[in-house]
Amino acid sequence: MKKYTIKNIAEIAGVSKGTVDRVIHKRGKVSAKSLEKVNAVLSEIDYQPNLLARSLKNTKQHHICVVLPDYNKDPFWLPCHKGIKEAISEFSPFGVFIEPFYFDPNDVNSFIEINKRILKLTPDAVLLAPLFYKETITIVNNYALSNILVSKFNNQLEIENTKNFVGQDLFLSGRIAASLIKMIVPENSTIAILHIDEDFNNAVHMQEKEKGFINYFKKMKPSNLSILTYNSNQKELTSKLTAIFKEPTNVKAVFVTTSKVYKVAQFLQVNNLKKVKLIGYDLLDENIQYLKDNFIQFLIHQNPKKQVYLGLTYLVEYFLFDKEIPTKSLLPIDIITSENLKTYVEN
Amino acid sequence: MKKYTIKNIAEIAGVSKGTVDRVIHKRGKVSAKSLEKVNAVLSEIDYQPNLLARSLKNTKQHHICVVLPDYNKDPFWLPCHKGIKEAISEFSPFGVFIEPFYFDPNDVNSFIEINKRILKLTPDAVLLAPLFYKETITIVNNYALSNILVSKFNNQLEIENTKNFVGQDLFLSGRIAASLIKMIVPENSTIAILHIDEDFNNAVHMQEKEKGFINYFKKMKPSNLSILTYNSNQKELTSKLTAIFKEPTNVKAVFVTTSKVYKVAQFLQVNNLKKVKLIGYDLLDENIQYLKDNFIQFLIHQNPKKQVYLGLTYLVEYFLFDKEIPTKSLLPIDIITSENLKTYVEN
DNA sequence: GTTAAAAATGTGCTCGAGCACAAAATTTAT
DNA sequence: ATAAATTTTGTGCTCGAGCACATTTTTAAC
Repeated sequence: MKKYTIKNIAEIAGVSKGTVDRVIHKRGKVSAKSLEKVNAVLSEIDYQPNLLARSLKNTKQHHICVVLPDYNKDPFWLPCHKGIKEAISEFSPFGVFIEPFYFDPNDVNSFIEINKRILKLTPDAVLLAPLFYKETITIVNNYALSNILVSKFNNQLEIENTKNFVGQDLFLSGRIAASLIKMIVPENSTIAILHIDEDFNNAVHMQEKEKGFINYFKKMKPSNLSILTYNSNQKELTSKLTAIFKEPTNVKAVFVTTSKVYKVAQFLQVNNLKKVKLIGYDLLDENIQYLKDNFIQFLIHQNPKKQVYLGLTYLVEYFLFDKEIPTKSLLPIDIITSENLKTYVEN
Repeated sequence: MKKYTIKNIAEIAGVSKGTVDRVIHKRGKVSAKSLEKVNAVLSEIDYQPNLLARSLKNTKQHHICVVLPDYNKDPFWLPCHKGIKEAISEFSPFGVFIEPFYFDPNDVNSFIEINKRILKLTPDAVLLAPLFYKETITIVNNYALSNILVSKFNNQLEIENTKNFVGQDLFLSGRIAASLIKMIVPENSTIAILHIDEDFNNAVHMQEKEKGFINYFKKMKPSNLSILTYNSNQKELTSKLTAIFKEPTNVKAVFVTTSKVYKVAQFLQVNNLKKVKLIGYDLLDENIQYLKDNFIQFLIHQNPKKQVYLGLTYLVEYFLFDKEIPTKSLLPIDIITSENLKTYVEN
């Protein structure tokens, strides 16, 4: 499997490498005779340009900005921070400069401000977690005007002028939660869906999951399970939970639509409700502990770290090697139990 | 975040790029004065050599051979074939030539023969699925003598002179199977472990899984479940299964230690044993169908495709960019149900 | 102080693709 | 037929690291 270079091809075809180059890139200015000679050689061999040489030539620094919530405000984003750090050390030897920007998830203005700042930096691309729908539209359009590429991760908002999305199918993830609960809960049970919304940005997220969850049971023929939906903010959570479990409805399982599931686990522990099954999202340290202690049965892994890392990889390979960026890239929805947990957590 | 080149550093330090090069690579032949000047600059800035330029220089073709069982003999290996094809088109533009070799898993000699052939080709590295322990030792030593790098995947045999291993923790995977069965089976049930061994090569594999499975229940305090272990080859499987389910032991769940779980699923379907829970390995087409039809509750995903692909990636990045190869790389053990299945299967 | 040997330093080429510009060949106009 | 315009073809430089070899400087020897 010999590797051919442009020079090789030029020699075989009996022309100069400039001509070969023009044929390959369809730049024209080639006589019919030369065109034929070169094409004859090209059809014989399988020419693949050396990508190292190609991108060495176009050796300008590429600048990519990542916009995501501050992990001090919401620990869900901590793995992303790690993923970004890994991407930085991975790609900087290739002349790619990745710069993270953190905004306050409770403050739309910080999101707007940071994007304004980035716009002035005119990077080559921006990868963002679009928490705020309306604001993102304006911002993305501004980026487009400046010819800045935009990719999204985590939140799948349908926004024009964006190149791709990396995340998960939330509806399906709700269905998966439902199917798991179905497996471990006795018949005729009552199941609670619980939205713990801190900042109301996740509203769309949580709704999709709820829809999927309910859809699963609807599609089943005679469902003898009843489902109740509750909303609570973090402050009144304890009283809300107390109310839920005092009701005669006899709730046997709770599906928490966010990573805040550990708060419910804590309540179960304090109130010694060991028989209640619990399922929620993400491998936060707190969640992991309750999973190990069996207060949580399943965690659904949204893999935020892989989301950013993959999003960045797409952009880098696009800039360096002209690879196509997929418009949508849905990650596997991993089911985590206390047993397979350690195969997903670093070290 | 400016990118510095050797030339930049040379200018700042007031020496030539040759001297900077000698300092960086500790090639000596540098005066104390120059050394100091260059080191002063290097400690100020964060120099990262441009990996594209570096590997362009060392632009020899790298040759990697992959040795694995023929997927016509055992469909388990089909995804590996796909992974190899992907790796080929991914890495060939970087001057890496990946060549697959398939042996007959039922024929030790074909394994030996193919490795002999490869030895004569003197590739730079070999990635192999070491099905046969004794034979692999000899072969690996021969490769070592010829300075050929050896990596393994799928089968974790402790063999000297090999660079790394990509696969899964089989003991843990057995435990995971056990924990899942525990969740969905009534108390006081009997559970069967079933080894369907076709060619006896997987013996170590299957034993590790059984150990893990049993270990899980041992570690639990008063286990009121009984576990029975059965062996069967494929021919006598039907009669064996008939015997198992005729026994008064009342088997409520079966753990199949290989990808042959669909054979048991088929038996359950034919004999209308819908209540028996079934768990096994791998996303073969047959298994997928029975998973969807609810004759299989869980499949554990060994991700053979990712195993080869990752193994190849390590080798390629080692050759091209001098990256270190991890000695052991254990992949996540994915739990697959009929619901999250589609997020793991292509398209 | 002169010469030889040794050490230090600098220069210039390579890798392959890509592209600007120079050179050569062909066509058109007169 | 000759000059000019146009098309085609070829040459040579760039990117950054790495290394062989040439050149310069320093040290040692007498």
